[in-house]
Amino acid sequence: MKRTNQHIVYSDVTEQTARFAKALSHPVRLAILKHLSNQSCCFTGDLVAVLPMAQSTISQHLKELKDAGLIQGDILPPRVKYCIHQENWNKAKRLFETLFNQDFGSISCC
Amino acid sequence: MKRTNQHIVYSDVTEQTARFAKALSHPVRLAILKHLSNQSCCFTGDLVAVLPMAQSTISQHLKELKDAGLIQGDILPPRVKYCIHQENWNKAKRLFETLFNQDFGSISCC
DNA sequence: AAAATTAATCGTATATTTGCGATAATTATG
DNA sequence: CATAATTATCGCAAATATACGATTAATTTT
Repeated sequence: MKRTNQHIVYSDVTEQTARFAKALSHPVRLAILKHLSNQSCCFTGDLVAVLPMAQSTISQHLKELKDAGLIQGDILPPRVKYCIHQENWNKAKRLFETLFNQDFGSISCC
Repeated sequence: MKRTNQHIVYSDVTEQTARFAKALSHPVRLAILKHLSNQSCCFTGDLVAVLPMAQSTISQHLKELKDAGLIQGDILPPRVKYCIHQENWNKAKRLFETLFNQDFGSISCC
């Protein structure tokens, strides 16, 4: 990518917000969260039945949501039950509230 | 990408939320919005002076924010003044409020 | 009209994301 | 112990994203 060699440092808030935003930036992952909201919890297989994607693909999206900290998996062999990670979900909620409560000035200048 | 040949259709809300999330998923773009909040408005050059990235790179990030609808550019030759797109910003705010107000059940099942 | 200023766009290189099938891993069932 | 069920992971291919320098475009200044 021909990056600048020194890694740029951003504030923790900025990094975390970007990280959560990235996890939420794919329609399938939003659909997974929606399903998780309807069902409270679900197995990987439930999602595979509902979403028109390969099992491995859905597994990968679940991994990304998990890596971002938004969901957690409970191993109940041979299945895995997923649900929201309440604490981190609330953290994300607060970060986006902060983001959107930024004041851009009531008088638009454009 | 060896995609599934039929394009999957998601709800407008899901598509829009994902689109906004993607625009917000890069630290530099969040930094641009922050600067825009501090200054109300700014020229491309102001950002180039503040952020440790090439002019072309910043221009590209501005384009992405603009394509997502989050900012708007006002041409004042030879410069361009950017500021938030209030209407779409509020729309994004509402979408994320909806997203985070999803109820995942008070009784955690994991 | 020539030079300077400012920002967008082009071309290119590299990294990351997305998606799939195949395979492996784990545990329950027969 | 073999088989079935379920999910994660691997390996690959293709699409996107990211970053940069060079160039172009538009307008002002000299």
